[in-house]
Amino acid sequence: MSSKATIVDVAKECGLSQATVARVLNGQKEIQVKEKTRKKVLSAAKKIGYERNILAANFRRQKTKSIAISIADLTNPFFPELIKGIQNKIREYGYSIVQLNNEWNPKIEQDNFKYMIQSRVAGAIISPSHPKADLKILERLPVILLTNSDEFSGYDTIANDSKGGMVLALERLFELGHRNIALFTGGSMMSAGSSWRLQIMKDFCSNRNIFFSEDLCVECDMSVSSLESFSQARTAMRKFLSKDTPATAIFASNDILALAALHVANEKGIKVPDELSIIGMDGILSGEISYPTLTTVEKNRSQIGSLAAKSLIEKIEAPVEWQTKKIILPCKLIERGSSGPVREKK
Amino acid sequence: MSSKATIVDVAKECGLSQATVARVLNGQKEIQVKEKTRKKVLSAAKKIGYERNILAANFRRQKTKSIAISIADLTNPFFPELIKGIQNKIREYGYSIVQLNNEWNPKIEQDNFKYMIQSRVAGAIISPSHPKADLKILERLPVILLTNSDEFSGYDTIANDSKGGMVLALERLFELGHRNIALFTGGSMMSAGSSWRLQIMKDFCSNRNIFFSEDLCVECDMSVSSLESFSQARTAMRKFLSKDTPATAIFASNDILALAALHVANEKGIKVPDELSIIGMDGILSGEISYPTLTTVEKNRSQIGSLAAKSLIEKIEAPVEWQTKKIILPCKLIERGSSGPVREKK
DNA sequence: CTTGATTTTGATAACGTTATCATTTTATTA
DNA sequence: TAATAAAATGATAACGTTATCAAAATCAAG
Repeated sequence: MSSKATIVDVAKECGLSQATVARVLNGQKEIQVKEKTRKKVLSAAKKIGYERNILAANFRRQKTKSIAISIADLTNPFFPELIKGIQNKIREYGYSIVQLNNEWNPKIEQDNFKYMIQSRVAGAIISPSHPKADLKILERLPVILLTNSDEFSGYDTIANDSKGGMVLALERLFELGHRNIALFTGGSMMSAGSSWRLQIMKDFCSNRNIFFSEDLCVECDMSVSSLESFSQARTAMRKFLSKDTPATAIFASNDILALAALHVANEKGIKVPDELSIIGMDGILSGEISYPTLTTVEKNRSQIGSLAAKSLIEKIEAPVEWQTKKIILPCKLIERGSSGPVREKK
Repeated sequence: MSSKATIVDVAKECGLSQATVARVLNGQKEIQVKEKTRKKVLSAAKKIGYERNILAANFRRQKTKSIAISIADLTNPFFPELIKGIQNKIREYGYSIVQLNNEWNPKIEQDNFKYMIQSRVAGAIISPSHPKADLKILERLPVILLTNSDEFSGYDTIANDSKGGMVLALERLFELGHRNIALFTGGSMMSAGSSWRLQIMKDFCSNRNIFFSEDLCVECDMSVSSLESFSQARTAMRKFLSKDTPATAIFASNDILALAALHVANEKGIKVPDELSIIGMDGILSGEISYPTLTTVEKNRSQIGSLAAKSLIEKIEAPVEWQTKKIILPCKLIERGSSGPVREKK
């Protein structure tokens, strides 16, 4: 017998029409059906063990209740929490997640886009693997992008205010008395280089009339695995220290960089935060359990996920006259053990 | 017009029957169709922009090319890499992933199981949220479990050899001269308590005639978020140290515990590994970037994922006379900065 | 060239639901 | 109570593919 009981069988069982049965069992709202018949149907369904055939429903409707998530690399600590946020939100609405990774490979990413279309997902949340990602195949699909790049002008996007977050960190360091702040940037593939960070730094320093030079800048490639980035950043930090820097603080554009700097500092016996303050950005777990714990500019990934999911579902369920939205969420400075007031270097 | 071109339209376009067109466009193997007609069909399809309707195909076949992954919490550092391993393997076979989390909630887990059945996923890889997880609804579905618990006797399972891995760590510590080894265990929901770890410890110590007492044991609950576990473990470690322990080494049953111990040691000025060696288990990123870096018994999650996916696909595609398999993968000891030869405490 | 075997193509019936419209029943009002 | 409106139910046609079987075309061998 297996799970073959269909809506028609239920209809036969309870002597009602298949239409009514369908209304009771799979109907959108609980409209238009008498309580008595509803009960009749329900008990008949239970009796013969009816299980809804989602495949048939999807086919008939020509749409699914799935949303696709397209990202480069799930092992990037940024994503799991984000996906968790999405997951928890869409559960409320009865959607499920199709998880698509592309390992930074544009060909795979493109295949994934095609698959989204063919499998009629209801919508997609996409973190483009590079700024020129080709999204035109998705034109009819409701999509939310996780980026603040300017490259995607016609699209709904949601991302944290990295610029504002960076200023938050710099201001705090200034407050703490730091007047020589180094800038560690990770050239993420998403941003067109990290020139805007340099610009913010320059502006910040000139506004407050404090010293800054390119010698206080370190740049690392982040479009590889977290571990590899960490290792590269460590080398960069060693080189930076060997120049006998005047810096009393480091702002790093992500936590992996910051943790690498912290690691080398520990290694060299440089006391953090007494001799050197370090602030990172992102708010990953490793920064919460490092020694000392890492002060960071947190991006609330769970919230981004949740908001992205909410926007997407709104867009899916009311696609007419949808207004393109660009959501930018503020970052939050989380002060932990790696930052403190400046002290004279001995 | 949109993507409405169907197989019938293609048939009309090229003057062949819909059956032949189907054979060319969606046929399993490239059997039974003349090269000339194949080309005719292909060009006609291209001309009118035919896109396969996967929903219709799934419906007709009453099955999908999706596999479900059911886990408790994606933010547990154990899973992303595992899923990556699955992902990379199944891509070869044209399957995609439906990601289902249950947040340790058995009710949600059960709903997810139901969804798997209703949506006719081809199979599932499941990390049961607790040892008594009710899997009977899945009886007809090809399933691989990620566990080494004895509770799931009739099922295919795959997991690391945690017991062997633990012995590996203990032996190494013994080799390094440690004779007072503490045991930090995380009572994971998956194992029926952590009594087996205690047993191994006792056996190990009595075999080598070294000291052991329950005072050298610390137990923490791990069925919460990583961060919360970390915090609890830190408290436990402080309490442990306050007893002025004779331990020169700690073996922790997972990296979060080990990192918590390491963190407190750093805090108290206990030199690791000179005064205290710490070995963890799992091989998470945080342990690779901690200070010092964490010696650990690595579970190769990517490999588990890959193997689980491979087994599952074999099972899906040849379900007849399938032999239940229990795969146990060896762990690997990765020596990093947190372990070293014993030295006299001053 | 015939016959029979084999390959290639065609006609058509599902698959189980949802959506549309028609019909019946029930409720409301004069 | 009749007339009308509203609510509840019924009958039935899709949706686009795959699978089955029948028919036609091609090939092989005598």
